[in-house]
Amino acid sequence: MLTISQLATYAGVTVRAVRHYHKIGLLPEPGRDHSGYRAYDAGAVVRLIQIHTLAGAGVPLARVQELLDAAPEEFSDGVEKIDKELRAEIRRLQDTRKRLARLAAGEHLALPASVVDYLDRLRELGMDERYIVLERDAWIMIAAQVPHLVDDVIVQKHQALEHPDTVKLYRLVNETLDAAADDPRIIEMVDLIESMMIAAVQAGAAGSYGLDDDLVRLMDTAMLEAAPEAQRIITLLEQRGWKGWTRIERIPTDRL
Amino acid sequence: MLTISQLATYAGVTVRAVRHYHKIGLLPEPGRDHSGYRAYDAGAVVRLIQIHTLAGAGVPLARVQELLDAAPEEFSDGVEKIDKELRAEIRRLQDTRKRLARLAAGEHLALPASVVDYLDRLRELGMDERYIVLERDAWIMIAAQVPHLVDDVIVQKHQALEHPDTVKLYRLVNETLDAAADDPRIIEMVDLIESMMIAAVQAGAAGSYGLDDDLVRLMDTAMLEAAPEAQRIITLLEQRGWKGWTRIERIPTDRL
DNA sequence: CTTGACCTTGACGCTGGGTCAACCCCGCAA
DNA sequence: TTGCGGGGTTGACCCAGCGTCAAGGTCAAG
Repeated sequence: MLTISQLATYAGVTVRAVRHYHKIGLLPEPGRDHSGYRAYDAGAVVRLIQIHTLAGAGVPLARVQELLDAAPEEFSDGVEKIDKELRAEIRRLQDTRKRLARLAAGEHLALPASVVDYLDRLRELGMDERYIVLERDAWIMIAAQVPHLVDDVIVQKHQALEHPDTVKLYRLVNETLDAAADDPRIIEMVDLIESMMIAAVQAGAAGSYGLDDDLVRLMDTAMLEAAPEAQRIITLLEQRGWKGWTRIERIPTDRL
Repeated sequence: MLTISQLATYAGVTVRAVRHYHKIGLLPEPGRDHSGYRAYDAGAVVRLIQIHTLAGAGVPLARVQELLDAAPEEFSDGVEKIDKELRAEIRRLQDTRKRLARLAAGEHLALPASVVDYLDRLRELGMDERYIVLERDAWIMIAAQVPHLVDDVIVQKHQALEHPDTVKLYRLVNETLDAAADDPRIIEMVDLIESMMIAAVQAGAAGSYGLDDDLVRLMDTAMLEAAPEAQRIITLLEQRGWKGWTRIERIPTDRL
Protein backbone atom coordinates (compact mmCIF):
# COMPACT_ATOMS: atom_id res chain seq x y z
CA MET A 1 0.00 0.00 0.00
CA LEU A 2 1.21 3.47 -0.90
CA THR A 3 0.72 6.90 0.60
CA ILE A 4 -0.27 9.79 -1.58
CA SER A 5 3.24 11.15 -1.87
CA GLN A 6 4.68 7.75 -2.79
CA LEU A 7 2.01 7.41 -5.44
CA ALA A 8 2.72 10.89 -6.73
CA THR A 9 6.44 10.24 -6.86
CA TYR A 10 6.03 7.00 -8.77
CA ALA A 11 3.81 8.66 -11.32
CA GLY A 12 5.86 11.83 -11.52
CA VAL A 13 3.12 14.23 -10.51
CA THR A 14 2.58 16.43 -7.47
CA VAL A 15 0.52 15.46 -4.46
CA ARG A 16 -1.71 18.44 -5.16
CA ALA A 17 -2.41 17.19 -8.65
CA VAL A 18 -3.43 13.79 -7.33
CA ARG A 19 -5.93 15.39 -4.98
CA HIS A 20 -7.18 17.53 -7.82
CA TYR A 21 -7.80 14.43 -9.92
CA HIS A 22 -9.75 12.97 -7.03
CA LYS A 23 -11.87 16.08 -6.78
CA ILE A 24 -12.79 16.02 -10.44
CA GLY A 25 -13.41 12.29 -10.32
CA LEU A 26 -10.62 11.34 -12.65
CA LEU A 27 -8.89 9.06 -10.19
CA PRO A 28 -11.12 7.10 -7.80
CA GLU A 29 -10.71 7.90 -4.12
CA PRO A 30 -8.98 4.93 -2.49
CA GLY A 31 -9.75 3.63 0.99
CA ARG A 32 -8.21 5.22 4.04
CA ASP A 33 -5.98 3.63 6.63
CA HIS A 34 -6.71 3.75 10.37
CA SER A 35 -5.43 7.32 10.60
CA GLY A 36 -7.30 8.69 7.63
CA TYR A 37 -4.45 8.58 5.12
CA ARG A 38 -5.33 7.54 1.60
CA ALA A 39 -3.99 4.07 0.87
CA TYR A 40 -3.28 3.38 -2.79
CA ASP A 41 -2.62 0.14 -4.60
CA ALA A 42 -0.22 -0.26 -7.48
CA GLY A 43 -3.06 -0.09 -9.99
CA ALA A 44 -3.49 3.56 -9.06
CA VAL A 45 0.07 4.19 -10.16
CA VAL A 46 -0.70 2.89 -13.62
CA ARG A 47 -3.90 4.85 -13.87
CA LEU A 48 -2.18 7.99 -12.68
CA ILE A 49 0.65 7.61 -15.18
CA GLN A 50 -1.90 7.23 -17.95
CA ILE A 51 -3.69 10.35 -16.81
CA HIS A 52 -0.46 12.27 -16.57
CA THR A 53 0.63 11.12 -20.01
CA LEU A 54 -2.61 12.20 -21.64
CA ALA A 55 -2.73 15.48 -19.75
CA GLY A 56 0.85 16.20 -20.70
CA ALA A 57 -0.02 15.55 -24.30
CA GLY A 58 -2.51 18.38 -24.21
CA VAL A 59 -5.67 16.42 -23.54
CA PRO A 60 -7.99 18.48 -21.35
CA LEU A 61 -8.64 16.70 -18.07
CA ALA A 62 -12.34 16.64 -18.83
CA ARG A 63 -11.61 14.44 -21.85
CA VAL A 64 -9.01 12.21 -20.24
CA GLN A 65 -11.69 10.09 -18.65
CA GLU A 66 -13.52 9.22 -21.85
CA LEU A 67 -10.26 8.60 -23.62
CA LEU A 68 -8.97 6.20 -20.98
CA ASP A 69 -12.15 4.18 -21.08
CA ALA A 70 -12.41 4.28 -24.84
CA ALA A 71 -11.80 1.48 -27.29
CA PRO A 72 -8.95 1.98 -29.77
CA GLU A 73 -11.14 3.43 -32.55
CA GLU A 74 -12.89 5.90 -30.29
CA PHE A 75 -9.51 6.63 -28.84
CA SER A 76 -7.99 7.75 -32.10
CA ASP A 77 -11.16 9.66 -32.95
CA GLY A 78 -10.87 11.51 -29.68
CA VAL A 79 -7.20 12.19 -30.20
CA GLU A 80 -7.90 13.60 -33.62
CA LYS A 81 -10.57 15.88 -32.24
CA ILE A 82 -8.14 17.21 -29.67
CA ASP A 83 -5.47 17.68 -32.28
CA LYS A 84 -7.93 19.72 -34.31
CA GLU A 85 -8.54 21.93 -31.34
CA LEU A 86 -4.83 22.34 -30.82
CA ARG A 87 -4.38 23.38 -34.42
CA ALA A 88 -7.22 25.88 -34.10
CA GLU A 89 -5.62 27.33 -30.98
CA ILE A 90 -2.29 27.63 -32.76
CA ARG A 91 -3.91 29.41 -35.67
CA ARG A 92 -5.67 31.73 -33.27
CA LEU A 93 -2.39 32.64 -31.62
CA GLN A 94 -0.75 33.18 -34.98
CA ASP A 95 -3.58 35.51 -35.92
CA THR A 96 -3.04 37.32 -32.69
CA ARG A 97 0.63 37.72 -33.48
CA LYS A 98 -0.24 39.25 -36.84
CA ARG A 99 -2.62 41.73 -35.29
CA LEU A 100 -0.02 42.60 -32.72
CA ALA A 101 2.55 43.20 -35.43
CA ARG A 102 0.18 45.46 -37.35
CA LEU A 103 -0.60 47.31 -34.15
CA ALA A 104 3.09 47.91 -33.49
CA ALA A 105 3.65 49.00 -37.07
CA GLY A 106 0.72 51.46 -36.96
CA GLU A 107 2.53 53.57 -34.36
CA HIS A 108 -0.65 54.34 -32.56
CA LEU A 109 -3.51 52.42 -31.17
CA ALA A 110 -6.48 51.16 -33.05
CA LEU A 111 -5.82 53.22 -36.14
CA PRO A 112 -5.27 52.11 -39.72
CA ALA A 113 -2.25 53.45 -41.57
CA SER A 114 -4.33 55.84 -43.68
CA VAL A 115 -5.42 57.69 -40.57
CA VAL A 116 -1.90 57.83 -39.20
CA ASP A 117 -0.82 59.36 -42.51
CA TYR A 118 -3.59 61.91 -42.36
CA LEU A 119 -2.66 62.90 -38.81
CA ASP A 120 0.93 63.31 -39.97
CA ARG A 121 -0.27 65.66 -42.70
CA LEU A 122 -2.04 67.75 -40.08
CA ARG A 123 1.17 67.87 -38.09
CA GLU A 124 3.01 69.10 -41.17
CA LEU A 125 0.40 71.81 -41.50
CA GLY A 126 1.60 72.98 -38.12
CA MET A 127 -1.36 71.85 -36.05
CA ASP A 128 -0.91 71.78 -32.32
CA GLU A 129 -0.56 68.34 -30.72
CA ARG A 130 -3.64 69.04 -28.60
CA TYR A 131 -5.73 69.30 -31.71
CA ILE A 132 -4.11 66.19 -33.18
CA VAL A 133 -5.20 64.24 -30.11
CA LEU A 134 -8.75 65.46 -30.62
CA GLU A 135 -8.69 64.30 -34.20
CA ARG A 136 -7.04 61.02 -33.27
CA ASP A 137 -9.70 60.19 -30.71
CA ALA A 138 -12.42 60.93 -33.20
CA TRP A 139 -10.77 58.62 -35.67
CA ILE A 140 -10.44 55.90 -33.06
CA MET A 141 -14.18 56.01 -32.59
CA ILE A 142 -14.88 56.04 -36.31
CA ALA A 143 -12.51 53.14 -36.90
CA ALA A 144 -14.20 51.15 -34.13
CA GLN A 145 -17.75 51.86 -35.30
CA VAL A 146 -17.55 51.92 -39.08
CA PRO A 147 -14.12 50.65 -40.14
CA HIS A 148 -15.28 50.20 -43.73
CA LEU A 149 -15.92 53.94 -44.05
CA VAL A 150 -12.59 55.11 -42.71
CA ASP A 151 -10.66 55.14 -45.94
CA ASP A 152 -13.45 56.89 -47.87
CA VAL A 153 -13.66 59.62 -45.30
CA ILE A 154 -9.90 59.99 -45.22
CA VAL A 155 -9.88 60.51 -48.98
CA GLN A 156 -12.49 63.27 -48.64
CA LYS A 157 -10.44 64.86 -45.88
CA HIS A 158 -7.34 64.89 -48.03
CA GLN A 159 -9.33 66.44 -50.89
CA ALA A 160 -10.68 69.11 -48.60
CA LEU A 161 -7.13 70.02 -47.62
CA GLU A 162 -6.49 70.90 -51.28
CA HIS A 163 -8.81 73.87 -50.86
CA PRO A 164 -7.14 76.98 -49.41
CA ASP A 165 -10.18 77.79 -47.27
CA THR A 166 -9.80 74.52 -45.38
CA VAL A 167 -6.15 75.18 -44.71
CA LYS A 168 -7.01 78.66 -43.55
CA LEU A 169 -9.65 77.26 -41.25
CA TYR A 170 -7.23 74.85 -39.66
CA ARG A 171 -4.76 77.62 -39.17
CA LEU A 172 -7.39 79.72 -37.44
CA VAL A 173 -8.35 76.81 -35.23
CA ASN A 174 -4.74 76.39 -34.26
CA GLU A 175 -4.28 80.08 -33.52
CA THR A 176 -7.38 80.38 -31.38
CA LEU A 177 -6.69 77.33 -29.21
CA ASP A 178 -5.50 79.61 -26.46
CA ALA A 179 -7.28 82.75 -27.54
CA ALA A 180 -9.49 84.76 -25.21
CA ALA A 181 -13.25 84.33 -25.56
CA ASP A 182 -13.62 87.69 -27.30
CA ASP A 183 -10.74 87.30 -29.73
CA PRO A 184 -11.84 88.69 -33.12
CA ARG A 185 -10.31 85.69 -34.90
CA ILE A 186 -13.08 83.56 -33.51
CA ILE A 187 -15.64 85.63 -35.40
CA GLU A 188 -13.43 85.37 -38.44
CA MET A 189 -13.39 81.59 -38.05
CA VAL A 190 -17.14 81.34 -37.73
CA ASP A 191 -17.56 83.52 -40.83
CA LEU A 192 -15.26 81.21 -42.72
CA ILE A 193 -17.09 78.08 -41.56
CA GLU A 194 -20.41 79.56 -42.52
CA SER A 195 -19.28 80.56 -45.98
CA MET A 196 -17.77 77.13 -46.52
CA MET A 197 -20.98 75.44 -45.42
CA ILE A 198 -23.10 77.60 -47.70
CA ALA A 199 -20.83 76.73 -50.59
CA ALA A 200 -21.04 73.06 -49.68
CA VAL A 201 -24.83 73.13 -49.51
CA GLN A 202 -25.02 74.86 -52.88
CA ALA A 203 -22.68 72.25 -54.34
CA GLY A 204 -25.04 69.61 -52.98
CA ALA A 205 -22.36 68.12 -50.73
CA ALA A 206 -24.11 67.55 -47.46
CA GLY A 207 -20.86 66.66 -45.78
CA SER A 208 -22.36 63.77 -43.88
CA TYR A 209 -19.64 61.26 -44.79
CA GLY A 210 -22.28 58.58 -44.32
CA LEU A 211 -21.79 58.50 -40.56
CA ASP A 212 -24.49 57.36 -38.22
CA ASP A 213 -26.34 60.05 -36.17
CA ASP A 214 -25.38 58.48 -32.88
CA LEU A 215 -21.74 58.38 -33.81
CA VAL A 216 -21.80 62.01 -34.93
CA ARG A 217 -23.37 63.04 -31.64
CA LEU A 218 -20.81 61.01 -29.72
CA MET A 219 -17.95 62.66 -31.53
CA ASP A 220 -19.36 66.12 -30.92
CA THR A 221 -19.63 65.31 -27.24
CA ALA A 222 -16.10 64.00 -27.15
CA MET A 223 -14.82 67.16 -28.75
CA LEU A 224 -16.62 69.41 -26.29
CA GLU A 225 -15.40 67.35 -23.36
CA ALA A 226 -11.82 67.58 -24.45
CA ALA A 227 -12.00 71.20 -25.55
CA PRO A 228 -14.84 72.97 -23.71
CA GLU A 229 -13.82 76.32 -25.12
CA ALA A 230 -15.09 75.16 -28.52
CA GLN A 231 -18.57 75.73 -27.11
CA ARG A 232 -18.23 79.39 -28.13
CA ILE A 233 -17.99 78.45 -31.76
CA ILE A 234 -20.90 76.06 -31.58
CA THR A 235 -22.99 78.77 -29.93
CA LEU A 236 -22.10 81.35 -32.52
CA LEU A 237 -22.94 78.94 -35.32
CA GLU A 238 -26.27 78.15 -33.68
CA GLN A 239 -27.13 81.85 -33.56
CA ARG A 240 -26.62 81.88 -37.31
CA GLY A 241 -28.85 78.89 -37.90
CA TRP A 242 -26.34 76.02 -37.95
CA LYS A 243 -25.97 73.11 -35.65
CA GLY A 244 -23.42 70.41 -35.03
CA TRP A 245 -19.71 70.22 -35.54
CA THR A 246 -18.63 66.88 -36.88
CA ARG A 247 -21.51 67.32 -39.28
CA ILE A 248 -22.75 70.89 -39.63
CA GLU A 249 -26.33 71.33 -40.81
CA ARG A 250 -28.97 74.01 -41.13
CA ILE A 251 -31.31 74.17 -38.18
CA PRO A 252 -34.68 73.42 -39.75
CA THR A 253 -37.15 76.31 -39.45
CA ASP A 254 -40.44 75.24 -37.94
CA ARG A 255 -43.40 75.83 -40.28
CA LEU A 256 -46.22 73.82 -38.81
CA MET B 1 -23.43 61.13 -20.90
CA LEU B 2 -23.56 57.44 -21.62
CA THR B 3 -24.82 54.43 -19.75
CA ILE B 4 -22.63 51.37 -19.42
CA SER B 5 -24.35 49.51 -22.21
CA GLN B 6 -24.10 52.45 -24.58
CA LEU B 7 -20.44 52.71 -23.79
CA ALA B 8 -19.98 48.99 -24.30
CA THR B 9 -21.81 49.08 -27.61
CA TYR B 10 -19.77 51.97 -28.93
CA ALA B 11 -16.55 50.22 -28.04
CA GLY B 12 -17.70 46.82 -29.19
CA VAL B 13 -17.27 45.04 -25.87
CA THR B 14 -19.69 43.49 -23.40
CA VAL B 15 -21.05 45.23 -20.36
CA ARG B 16 -19.49 42.54 -18.23
CA ALA B 17 -16.09 43.26 -19.71
CA VAL B 18 -16.42 46.94 -18.88
CA ARG B 19 -17.19 46.13 -15.26
CA HIS B 20 -14.29 43.74 -15.21
CA TYR B 21 -11.97 46.48 -16.43
CA HIS B 22 -13.26 48.69 -13.64
CA LYS B 23 -12.58 46.00 -11.08
CA ILE B 24 -9.00 45.53 -12.18
CA GLY B 25 -8.50 49.26 -12.40
CA LEU B 26 -7.94 49.38 -16.12
CA LEU B 27 -10.76 51.80 -16.79
CA PRO B 28 -11.44 54.45 -14.13
CA GLU B 29 -14.80 54.27 -12.42
CA PRO B 30 -16.88 57.20 -13.67
CA GLY B 31 -19.29 59.19 -11.55
CA ARG B 32 -22.82 57.96 -10.93
CA ASP B 33 -26.09 59.60 -11.83
CA HIS B 34 -28.84 60.25 -9.27
CA SER B 35 -29.95 56.62 -9.37
CA GLY B 36 -26.54 55.07 -9.05
CA TYR B 37 -25.96 54.29 -12.72
CA ARG B 38 -22.47 54.83 -14.03
CA ALA B 39 -22.34 57.90 -16.27
CA TYR B 40 -19.58 57.84 -18.87
CA ASP B 41 -18.18 60.57 -21.01
CA ALA B 42 -16.97 60.13 -24.57
CA GLY B 43 -13.35 59.91 -23.44
CA ALA B 44 -14.18 56.59 -21.84
CA VAL B 45 -15.20 55.28 -25.24
CA VAL B 46 -11.77 56.07 -26.64
CA ARG B 47 -9.99 54.55 -23.68
CA LEU B 48 -12.17 51.45 -23.86
CA ILE B 49 -11.55 51.01 -27.56
CA GLN B 50 -7.83 51.23 -26.95
CA ILE B 51 -8.07 48.62 -24.22
CA HIS B 52 -10.14 46.36 -26.39
CA THR B 53 -7.74 46.73 -29.28
CA LEU B 54 -4.73 45.80 -27.20
CA ALA B 55 -6.54 42.97 -25.44
CA GLY B 56 -7.73 41.62 -28.78
CA ALA B 57 -4.17 41.69 -30.00
CA GLY B 58 -3.19 39.28 -27.28
CA VAL B 59 -1.88 41.72 -24.72
CA PRO B 60 -2.66 40.44 -21.22
CA LEU B 61 -4.90 42.89 -19.39
CA ALA B 62 -2.26 43.31 -16.70
CA ARG B 63 0.06 44.76 -19.33
CA VAL B 64 -2.49 46.90 -21.14
CA GLN B 65 -2.22 49.61 -18.55
CA GLU B 66 1.53 50.08 -18.85
CA LEU B 67 1.33 49.92 -22.60
CA LEU B 68 -1.36 52.58 -22.82
CA ASP B 69 0.61 54.95 -20.67
CA ALA B 70 3.91 54.15 -22.33
CA ALA B 71 5.92 56.30 -24.67
CA PRO B 72 6.43 54.94 -28.21
CA GLU B 73 9.80 53.27 -27.47
CA GLU B 74 8.61 51.52 -24.34
CA PHE B 75 5.51 50.66 -26.27
CA SER B 76 7.33 48.74 -28.96
CA ASP B 77 9.55 47.12 -26.34
CA GLY B 78 6.49 45.92 -24.53
CA VAL B 79 4.89 44.69 -27.72
CA GLU B 80 7.99 42.75 -28.59
CA LYS B 81 8.02 41.10 -25.18
CA ILE B 82 4.44 40.02 -25.65
CA ASP B 83 5.17 38.74 -29.11
CA LYS B 84 7.96 36.64 -27.67
CA GLU B 85 5.55 35.13 -25.20
CA LEU B 86 3.10 34.41 -27.97
CA ARG B 87 5.79 32.64 -29.97
CA ALA B 88 6.76 30.59 -26.93
CA GLU B 89 3.15 29.60 -26.40
CA ILE B 90 2.81 28.59 -30.03
CA ARG B 91 5.93 26.46 -29.81
CA ARG B 92 4.60 24.85 -26.66
CA LEU B 93 1.37 23.95 -28.41
CA GLN B 94 3.24 22.57 -31.38
CA ASP B 95 5.28 20.41 -29.02
CA THR B 96 2.07 19.24 -27.47
CA ARG B 97 0.74 18.31 -30.89
CA LYS B 98 3.83 16.23 -31.56
CA ARG B 99 3.51 14.38 -28.30
CA LEU B 100 -0.12 13.78 -29.01
CA ALA B 101 0.70 12.38 -32.43
CA ARG B 102 3.29 10.04 -30.99
CA LEU B 103 0.80 8.95 -28.39
CA ALA B 104 -1.78 8.14 -31.03
CA ALA B 105 0.80 6.32 -33.13
CA GLY B 106 1.89 4.19 -30.17
CA GLU B 107 -1.56 2.62 -30.04
CA HIS B 108 -1.49 2.48 -26.31
CA LEU B 109 -0.84 4.87 -23.54
CA ALA B 110 2.48 5.97 -22.21
CA LEU B 111 4.44 3.28 -24.00
CA PRO B 112 7.29 3.61 -26.47
CA ALA B 113 7.06 1.69 -29.74
CA SER B 114 9.60 -0.91 -28.64
CA VAL B 115 7.33 -2.00 -25.83
CA VAL B 116 4.30 -2.11 -28.07
CA ASP B 117 6.28 -4.36 -30.42
CA TYR B 118 7.26 -6.61 -27.58
CA LEU B 119 3.68 -6.91 -26.39
CA ASP B 120 2.68 -7.78 -29.93
CA ARG B 121 5.26 -10.55 -29.93
CA LEU B 122 3.73 -11.93 -26.74
CA ARG B 123 0.34 -11.86 -28.41
CA GLU B 124 1.76 -13.81 -31.32
CA LEU B 125 3.04 -16.35 -28.86
CA GLY B 126 -0.58 -16.87 -27.95
CA MET B 127 -0.57 -15.15 -24.58
CA ASP B 128 -3.93 -14.33 -23.07
CA GLU B 129 -4.96 -10.68 -23.14
CA ARG B 130 -5.19 -10.71 -19.36
CA TYR B 131 -1.52 -11.47 -19.11
CA ILE B 132 -0.71 -8.85 -21.74
CA VAL B 133 -2.44 -6.25 -19.60
CA LEU B 134 -0.31 -7.30 -16.63
CA GLU B 135 2.83 -6.90 -18.69
CA ARG B 136 1.65 -3.63 -20.17
CA ASP B 137 1.02 -2.10 -16.78
CA ALA B 138 4.45 -3.14 -15.61
CA TRP B 139 5.96 -1.51 -18.66
CA ILE B 140 3.97 1.64 -18.07
CA MET B 141 5.55 1.90 -14.65
CA ILE B 142 9.03 1.17 -15.96
CA ALA B 143 8.64 3.70 -18.74
CA ALA B 144 7.52 6.32 -16.26
CA GLN B 145 10.27 5.66 -13.74
CA VAL B 146 13.32 4.82 -15.81
CA PRO B 147 12.57 5.60 -19.45
CA HIS B 148 16.24 5.38 -20.37
CA LEU B 149 16.33 1.71 -19.36
CA VAL B 150 13.29 0.60 -21.30
CA ASP B 151 14.94 -0.23 -24.57
CA ASP B 152 17.79 -2.13 -22.90
CA VAL B 153 15.40 -4.26 -20.95
CA ILE B 154 13.28 -4.88 -24.02
CA VAL B 155 16.34 -6.15 -25.86
CA GLN B 156 17.06 -8.56 -23.02
CA LYS B 157 13.46 -9.72 -23.09
CA HIS B 158 13.58 -10.38 -26.79
CA GLN B 159 16.79 -12.33 -26.30
CA ALA B 160 15.23 -14.38 -23.55
CA LEU B 161 12.43 -15.34 -25.90
CA GLU B 162 14.99 -16.96 -28.16
CA HIS B 163 15.45 -19.62 -25.50
CA PRO B 164 12.92 -22.46 -25.67
CA ASP B 165 12.63 -22.63 -21.88
CA THR B 166 11.32 -19.07 -21.77
CA VAL B 167 8.73 -19.83 -24.41
CA LYS B 168 7.72 -22.93 -22.52
CA LEU B 169 7.41 -20.92 -19.33
CA TYR B 170 5.14 -18.39 -20.97
CA ARG B 171 3.03 -21.15 -22.36
CA LEU B 172 2.68 -22.67 -18.90
CA VAL B 173 1.75 -19.31 -17.45
CA ASN B 174 -0.90 -18.97 -20.07
CA GLU B 175 -2.31 -22.44 -19.47
CA THR B 176 -2.49 -22.07 -15.72
CA LEU B 177 -4.20 -18.72 -15.70
CA ASP B 178 -7.48 -20.45 -14.91
CA ALA B 179 -6.06 -23.61 -13.44
CA ALA B 180 -7.10 -24.96 -10.06
CA ALA B 181 -4.77 -24.34 -7.15
CA ASP B 182 -3.59 -27.95 -7.17
CA ASP B 183 -3.03 -28.24 -10.89
CA PRO B 184 0.19 -30.23 -11.45
CA ARG B 185 1.28 -27.78 -14.14
CA ILE B 186 1.89 -25.23 -11.43
CA ILE B 187 4.55 -27.44 -9.90
CA GLU B 188 5.94 -27.97 -13.37
CA MET B 189 6.11 -24.22 -13.84
CA VAL B 190 7.88 -23.63 -10.53
CA ASP B 191 10.37 -26.39 -11.41
CA LEU B 192 11.06 -24.67 -14.68
CA ILE B 193 11.49 -21.26 -13.09
CA GLU B 194 13.86 -22.65 -10.51
CA SER B 195 16.00 -24.42 -13.06
CA MET B 196 16.13 -21.28 -15.17
CA MET B 197 17.13 -19.19 -12.20
CA ILE B 198 19.87 -21.64 -11.22
CA ALA B 199 21.20 -21.52 -14.74
CA ALA B 200 21.06 -17.75 -14.70
CA VAL B 201 22.90 -17.52 -11.40
CA GLN B 202 25.59 -19.87 -12.68
CA ALA B 203 25.93 -17.79 -15.82
CA GLY B 204 26.39 -14.76 -13.60
CA ALA B 205 23.30 -13.05 -14.96
CA ALA B 206 21.58 -11.69 -11.91
CA GLY B 207 18.55 -10.70 -13.95
CA SER B 208 18.19 -7.36 -12.20
CA TYR B 209 17.89 -5.31 -15.39
CA GLY B 210 19.28 -2.42 -13.36
CA LEU B 211 15.89 -1.61 -11.87
CA ASP B 212 15.54 0.16 -8.57
CA ASP B 213 14.43 -1.91 -5.54
CA ASP B 214 11.39 0.23 -4.92
CA LEU B 215 10.25 -0.12 -8.49
CA VAL B 216 10.71 -3.88 -8.39
CA ARG B 217 8.65 -4.11 -5.21
CA LEU B 218 5.97 -1.89 -6.75
CA MET B 219 5.73 -4.10 -9.80
CA ASP B 220 5.49 -7.25 -7.72
CA THR B 221 2.67 -5.66 -5.75
CA ALA B 222 0.91 -4.62 -8.92
CA MET B 223 1.12 -8.13 -10.26
CA LEU B 224 -0.29 -9.70 -7.13
CA GLU B 225 -3.11 -7.17 -7.00
CA ALA B 226 -4.12 -7.85 -10.56
CA ALA B 227 -3.60 -11.62 -10.35
CA PRO B 228 -3.88 -12.75 -6.72
CA GLU B 229 -3.72 -16.40 -7.75
CA ALA B 230 -0.05 -15.89 -8.60
CA GLN B 231 0.56 -15.89 -4.85
CA ARG B 232 0.70 -19.72 -5.06
CA ILE B 233 3.75 -19.54 -7.26
CA ILE B 234 5.48 -16.98 -5.09
CA THR B 235 4.83 -19.14 -2.05
CA LEU B 236 6.16 -22.26 -3.70
CA LEU B 237 9.27 -20.42 -4.80
CA GLU B 238 9.78 -19.09 -1.30
CA GLN B 239 9.63 -22.60 0.10
CA ARG B 240 12.47 -23.42 -2.22
CA GLY B 241 14.57 -20.47 -1.14
CA TRP B 242 13.68 -17.87 -3.78
CA LYS B 243 11.95 -14.56 -3.40
CA GLY B 244 10.46 -11.96 -5.68
CA TRP B 245 8.96 -12.15 -9.09
CA THR B 246 9.96 -9.25 -11.24
CA ARG B 247 13.44 -9.96 -9.98
CA ILE B 248 13.88 -13.43 -8.51
CA GLU B 249 16.70 -13.83 -6.02
CA ARG B 250 18.01 -16.33 -3.51
CA ILE B 251 16.73 -15.73 -0.01
CA PRO B 252 19.93 -15.05 1.94
CA THR B 253 20.54 -17.66 4.66
CA ASP B 254 21.11 -16.06 8.05
CA ARG B 255 24.51 -16.92 9.50
CA LEU B 256 24.91 -14.49 12.32
C1' DC C 1 -50.12 50.32 -12.45
C1' DT C 2 -47.73 47.10 -14.90
C1' DT C 3 -44.37 45.55 -18.08
C1' DG C 4 -39.95 44.99 -20.05
C1' DA C 5 -35.55 46.65 -20.64
C1' DC C 6 -31.77 48.39 -18.29
C1' DC C 7 -29.06 49.20 -14.18
C1' DT C 8 -26.80 47.64 -9.61
C1' DT C 9 -23.73 44.35 -6.63
C1' DG C 10 -22.31 39.73 -5.52
C1' DA C 11 -20.92 35.32 -6.35
C1' DC C 12 -19.89 30.93 -8.80
C1' DG C 13 -17.80 28.59 -12.96
C1' DC C 14 -14.07 27.42 -16.08
C1' DT C 15 -8.46 25.24 -16.30
C1' DG C 16 -5.00 23.01 -13.68
C1' DG C 17 -3.47 23.02 -10.15
C1' DG C 18 0.20 26.36 -6.64
C1' DT C 19 0.47 27.96 -2.29
C1' DC C 20 -0.57 28.87 2.30
C1' DA C 21 -2.89 27.69 6.86
C1' DA C 22 -4.03 24.98 10.64
C1' DC C 23 -4.07 20.77 12.42
C1' DC C 24 -3.30 15.41 12.88
C1' DC C 25 -0.02 11.36 12.87
C1' DC C 26 4.21 8.66 13.01
C1' DG C 27 8.72 7.22 14.35
C1' DC C 28 12.83 8.43 16.69
C1' DA C 29 15.81 10.50 20.22
C1' DA C 30 16.43 12.71 24.88
C1' DT D 1 6.98 11.40 28.29
C1' DT D 2 7.93 14.84 25.62
C1' DG D 3 9.63 17.11 21.66
C1' DC D 4 10.98 17.25 16.92
C1' DG D 5 10.92 16.64 11.97
C1' DG D 6 8.67 15.11 8.23
C1' DG D 7 4.87 12.89 6.69
C1' DG D 8 -0.43 13.25 6.13
C1' DT D 9 -5.43 15.70 6.21
C1' DT D 10 -9.03 19.27 4.73
C1' DG D 11 -10.12 23.95 3.43
C1' DA D 12 -9.60 28.08 1.08
C1' DC D 13 -7.66 31.65 -1.78
C1' DC D 14 -4.97 32.66 -6.14
C1' DC D 15 -3.92 33.18 -11.48
C1' DA D 16 -7.14 35.27 -16.57
C1' DG D 17 -10.96 36.96 -18.55
C1' DC D 18 -14.76 37.25 -18.41
C1' DG D 19 -19.95 34.34 -18.89
C1' DT D 20 -23.77 33.60 -16.44
C1' DC D 21 -27.08 33.53 -13.00
C1' DA D 22 -29.40 35.79 -8.84
C1' DA D 23 -32.01 39.21 -6.64
C1' DG D 24 -33.43 43.50 -6.70
C1' DG D 25 -33.71 48.96 -7.96
C1' DT D 26 -34.89 52.31 -11.97
C1' DC D 27 -36.87 54.13 -16.05
C1' DA D 28 -39.88 55.11 -19.93
C1' DA D 29 -43.88 53.67 -22.15
C1' DG D 30 -48.60 51.72 -22.57
